[in-house]
Amino acid sequence: MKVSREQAARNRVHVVDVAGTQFRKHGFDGIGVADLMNAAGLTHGGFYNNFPSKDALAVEAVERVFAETRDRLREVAVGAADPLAAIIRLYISPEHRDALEAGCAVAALSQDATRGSPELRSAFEAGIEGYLDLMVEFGGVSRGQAMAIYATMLGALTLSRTVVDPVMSDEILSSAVESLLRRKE
Amino acid sequence: MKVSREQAARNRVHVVDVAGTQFRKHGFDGIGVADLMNAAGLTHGGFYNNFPSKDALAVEAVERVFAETRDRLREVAVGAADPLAAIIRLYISPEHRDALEAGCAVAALSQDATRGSPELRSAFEAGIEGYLDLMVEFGGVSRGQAMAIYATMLGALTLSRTVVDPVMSDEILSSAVESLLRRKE
DNA sequence: ATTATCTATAGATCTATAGATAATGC
DNA sequence: ATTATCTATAGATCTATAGATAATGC
Repeated sequence: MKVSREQAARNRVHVVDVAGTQFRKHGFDGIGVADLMNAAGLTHGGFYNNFPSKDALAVEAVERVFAETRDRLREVAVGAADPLAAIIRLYISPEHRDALEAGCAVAALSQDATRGSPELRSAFEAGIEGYLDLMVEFGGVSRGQAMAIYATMLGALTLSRTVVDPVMSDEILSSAVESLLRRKE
Repeated sequence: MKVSREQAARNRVHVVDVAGTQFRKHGFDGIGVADLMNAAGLTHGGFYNNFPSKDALAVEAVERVFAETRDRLREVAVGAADPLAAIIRLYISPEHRDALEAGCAVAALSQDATRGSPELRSAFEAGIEGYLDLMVEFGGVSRGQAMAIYATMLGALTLSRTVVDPVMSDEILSSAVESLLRRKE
């Protein structure tokens, strides 16, 4: 052993964390195992002692990213006078738009996940269910309403990241927030 | 010349059409130039006489797909008593969800386009502008309202394609349609 | 003669594996 | 002795190019 078992376990956790960031930044197909391991400070040969395949790593990375995002959304909801508005404003924000590699896994990777393995798609489905549960629990809306609201949040963030014009990008975000907050009255 | 100039021109058009379908189906990185040319009935060596790069083909393919989608949306809008509702129902439908390779370029490829070349992103921005113009012209809504409505349409379709459970997928679509049509009252 | 298309290949990737190395844990 | 990590590489891709081929258009 080049490192202790404890260090090896830490290394594994670190690889999953790095993968979560790199996959969001470059897409599932935009970063290779060798570059991922290199970014984690390890050589790529050691990868297959910890993960059966690149896809298995992708599933673990997505699950961890969802857990982190859910925690952050819950935090802002718990401390807010209007929890649903707080969630909407956090998600549909210039900061989230500009933090592709640290943001929501759905907004970064869901279109690729559509073409991915059943295991990967299941991880996304579970993550989306988690978002909906949170909105129902703290937002005081039905599951169907939560679906429509989250669809708007996801679409607005995706559009704002795709267009080149920064004015148009900001306009997409503010229009979506305004539409969602007004609809509650 | 193995073929006449007219046939060569038709071949070029055909390659762009095939690319539009194959890119939507497999993603920009999920299909190679050789396989694309093979799907078009040509060998991959001839590709670079017609296109300077794979990315240039992607830009042309996206532009053509947007033109086709915009035409179809205009058609249903022109013939409808409620043009905006007709656009919404056509876009947020199980048929559109199940036709990834023939559907909207934004729903199939925009998250990848975010990581793409400025030329590719500009093609998407122009296509999105076209959608918004159509909704403003036929739907009787402001540009900002069109942005929020299209965000919901895009998000709902993306989510419905990502989840595995068909019941949940249908529920996402129907919830989004219901939310958009009710909001007009 | 021109040129659209072809075959063949260069050079750079990619995922995954085989076997060597070396430090931990018994 | 066990095993986490390493080096090295197999085999399959990928984009792009070079040069041959062969039919059109002059």
